[in-house]
Amino acid sequence: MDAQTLLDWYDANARAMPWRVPPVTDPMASSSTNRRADPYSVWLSEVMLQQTTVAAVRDYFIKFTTRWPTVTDLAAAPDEDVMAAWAGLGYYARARNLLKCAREVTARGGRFPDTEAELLTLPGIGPYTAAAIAAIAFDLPAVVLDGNVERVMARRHAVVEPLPDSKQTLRALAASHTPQVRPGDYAQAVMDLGATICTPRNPACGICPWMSECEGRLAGIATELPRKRPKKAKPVRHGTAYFARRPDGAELLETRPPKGLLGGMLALPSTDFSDDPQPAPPLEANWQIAGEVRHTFTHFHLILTVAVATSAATPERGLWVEAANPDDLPTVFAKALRLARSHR
DNA sequence: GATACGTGGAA
DNA sequence: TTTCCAAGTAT
Repeated sequence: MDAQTLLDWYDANARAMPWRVPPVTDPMASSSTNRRADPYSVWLSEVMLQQTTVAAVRDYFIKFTTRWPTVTDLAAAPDEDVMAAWAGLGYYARARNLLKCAREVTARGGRFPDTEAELLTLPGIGPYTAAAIAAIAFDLPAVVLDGNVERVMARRHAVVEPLPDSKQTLRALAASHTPQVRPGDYAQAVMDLGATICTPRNPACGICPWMSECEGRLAGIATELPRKRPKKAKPVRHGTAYFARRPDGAELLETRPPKGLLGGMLALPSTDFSDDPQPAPPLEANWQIAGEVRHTFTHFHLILTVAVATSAATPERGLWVEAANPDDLPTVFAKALRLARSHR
């Protein structure tokens, strides 16, 4: 059976990860002794892994589980602590939804639901994450369909229709492979395959456990699958960030509005990011230009001018803080803060 | 269905 | 330097 081939490969090649329980390869061990990762670890890791690499997630996962060992601990954390801990990982709506979800689960008794349908109702849990938690934490035969599985299925069955049009076709193919036995390990196996062998560029077809049945490889088109619609060009936008320092050394920061770009994150007061940003200094001062920061977001390039000033004036917005930690800010503002501090 | 939403590493 | 892209979700 196809799935068994992947499970055998996974048993021999599963990568160690802080949130993962290694597969039980002892043939005497029954499924009842096959330990599962706890739902909190699975949920937290899967949310962090949304559009994010394993390498980037690892240290954040350890930081979060050390500081907040259970979903109830996380639910009790102040918003600003969680947002600061998430700083640098990106897609900050995930952190806002993480807290909402932790608080909902805690209000329901502190246990994650064990069905896809119930998981899907929680904030920040979409079709992929609901299936992943059902499979990995509860060993249910949910159809896990992420970018890895889409790529593996497109190649395995030589699907030439471009994404996202082919999404439902790929989902049906993924469902056709999902086994009733060890579905949780299978889900991780097929994603590991995509991450390590069936990679976007230069796939290692020669050592692939599905080498002999891969229609894409047999047709010589595996590497060019899955096809995707061309992406739009990113426009360049501009803005100014203001770094105000008080004579006693305090620095002026502000929390951004709760929605939209970098929503809810600690930041330097700044203009909007647009073609023609309007000046918006948080206080009257002799502003000087420290330099520029260039940063690329998902859908635009930003050229951010960094202005600095020393003043004891009362700001129109923001909050004086004694010692801001750049690592508590989104990367673009961490860059701006470091540049501003280096300006004499 | 289209768009908004981060970041850093690889080629 | 530029482009691509990684275990997606919300609206």
